[in-house]
Amino acid sequence: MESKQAIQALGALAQESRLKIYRLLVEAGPQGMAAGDIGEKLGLPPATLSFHLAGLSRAGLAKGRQEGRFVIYSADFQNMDALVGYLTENCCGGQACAPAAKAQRRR
Amino acid sequence: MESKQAIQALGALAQESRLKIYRLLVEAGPQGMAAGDIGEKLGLPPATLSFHLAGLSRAGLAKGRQEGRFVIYSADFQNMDALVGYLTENCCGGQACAPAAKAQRRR
DNA sequence: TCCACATTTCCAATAATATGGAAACGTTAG
DNA sequence: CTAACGTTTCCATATTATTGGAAATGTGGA
Repeated sequence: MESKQAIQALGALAQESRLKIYRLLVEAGPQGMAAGDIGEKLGLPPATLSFHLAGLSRAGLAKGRQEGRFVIYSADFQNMDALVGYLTENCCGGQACAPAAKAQRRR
Repeated sequence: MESKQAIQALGALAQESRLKIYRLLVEAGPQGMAAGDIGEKLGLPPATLSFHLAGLSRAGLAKGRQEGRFVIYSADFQNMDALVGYLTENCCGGQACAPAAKAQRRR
């Protein structure tokens, strides 16, 4: 992952509505959720919701697929993994250390 | 972790200079790095650097300790862990699914 | 004490982002 | 074809973040 992508993804999540949307999508899993349902659940007007969904999509954290009259959004788990990896890259200069050991256990 | 904290942490990282600083600190490990060295390495003027370091500190991602005339900054690995946990909470509604299995392997 | 150095605070200009109403667009059912 | 529905685009407004020079603050050495 490159710096620009990471910044875009982090920026996308650094906003109340988008963070709520993302977490809702994580909870929904690969099955996803219709845009309208998200808006209703979070009390967001259509224009605002669309704006934020577009942000999450541009950041690669969510993607929408058309299904009939609905657009179903779901979280992109792969990209989140890449993001987390980017944030802990080269931890402690690659030497053995507490954080590195912890990161090791994670993988 | 609460929504507000997460947003602050994500927002702190969603900026080129701060992301660079944070990754530098991750690489430096618990030993940390003097503010001046960070500024020199990244080519940031003092005021700008201080502004960004304050942002990372407020977000709980870095902390500074006075050491002689220097202020040494280091990454807060614990808070980053909490943040990652927050982002993947209740994945797929707690049911077994691909992302959940992956997350399981991580812990 | 006084000076040199490291870092922070103050401040004003500039830039980027969020909000939501109204209108446009695409899709399906009748 | 037409109407109804879901979603997006357009747009103006409001809010928040970023930048860096200059001055203030803190710290240790001479």
